[in-house]
Amino acid sequence: MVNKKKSPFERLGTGELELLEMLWRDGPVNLSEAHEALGQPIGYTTVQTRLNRLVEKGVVKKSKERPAKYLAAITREQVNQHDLNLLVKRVNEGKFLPLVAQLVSDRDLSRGEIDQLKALIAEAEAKEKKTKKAPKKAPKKQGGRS
Amino acid sequence: MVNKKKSPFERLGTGELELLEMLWRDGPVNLSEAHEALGQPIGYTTVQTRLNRLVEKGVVKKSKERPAKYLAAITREQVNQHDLNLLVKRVNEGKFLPLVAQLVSDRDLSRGEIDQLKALIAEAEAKEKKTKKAPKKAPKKQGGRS
DNA sequence: GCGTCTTTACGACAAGTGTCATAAAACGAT
DNA sequence: ATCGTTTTATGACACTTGTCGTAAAGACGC
Repeated sequence: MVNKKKSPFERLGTGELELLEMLWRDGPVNLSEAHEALGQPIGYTTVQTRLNRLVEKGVVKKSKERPAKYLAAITREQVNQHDLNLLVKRVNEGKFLPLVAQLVSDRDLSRGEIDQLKALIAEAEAKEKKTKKAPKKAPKKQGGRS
Repeated sequence: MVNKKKSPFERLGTGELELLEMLWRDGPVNLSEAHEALGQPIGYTTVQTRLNRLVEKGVVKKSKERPAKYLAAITREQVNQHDLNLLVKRVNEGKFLPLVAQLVSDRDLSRGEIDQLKALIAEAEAKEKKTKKAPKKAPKKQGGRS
């Protein structure tokens, strides 16, 4: 493998994400609740095994109480940020514009979304102005824009 | 497995993406070229096996010529779009704003990037206006913000 | 045709993941 | 304490993926 276990979560598969999703959504749950929450076409012990393996992996915590409760040990934000960055890295040498472009061209934005987007840009713009010659620790690559 | 996929790519792992990356980058290549291109301390037949499995999966094509050439059967864009949509779906009930927010807040945008972003928004805005059904007389503005 | 180098085809093995069945443990009611 | 239910612990099996080793097939120089 090219991948060495470096970060706590590395790259979770869709199945694992499915469980994490459930935990984020339904908070700390015991096994039967988890089983319920996942809908039915899946065995009880299957959920048990998968959840336990996630615990071994460190992305899920299991309490010591009697009916043990499982809860996510990592946040949705961490995972999203992780995956997002991987994606950005993959796309165009780290350029994220193409990614955003695809994102917006791929769906019809509503008035509200457009407004929020504008707000986002305005914010970034403000920061850019302020940062224009401030010392940043992350040395940017020259060669500029995408 | 949860995946009863019959679709072309479904969800490629990092290792598979690594090969695809190579194919996209170095065009149609034969096995030895592929092995070269991957540089890494990886066995020749390992590349062979992995590539062939990708062929069986349908994401890579193999020509019939003598030294067979391998070439990607799916585009980088398709994969990106696929992954991106999965990500969006996962994030916030399919809302993509939070995702973009994270994206922009996560890095310092350059002047150029901000401008391009604005262009993107303007485009989306134009589309939104055009797509609007306008059931009654053209409303200057529809109510307040959201 | 022969020997040699390259290209392919196959088969193997380990780790990771999804799916369960069984069985042992702990609990609660009687 | 005993029975029935719930919770846990284990062990299994199949499939995927990364990693190779062997060896048959082709191609090439002489």
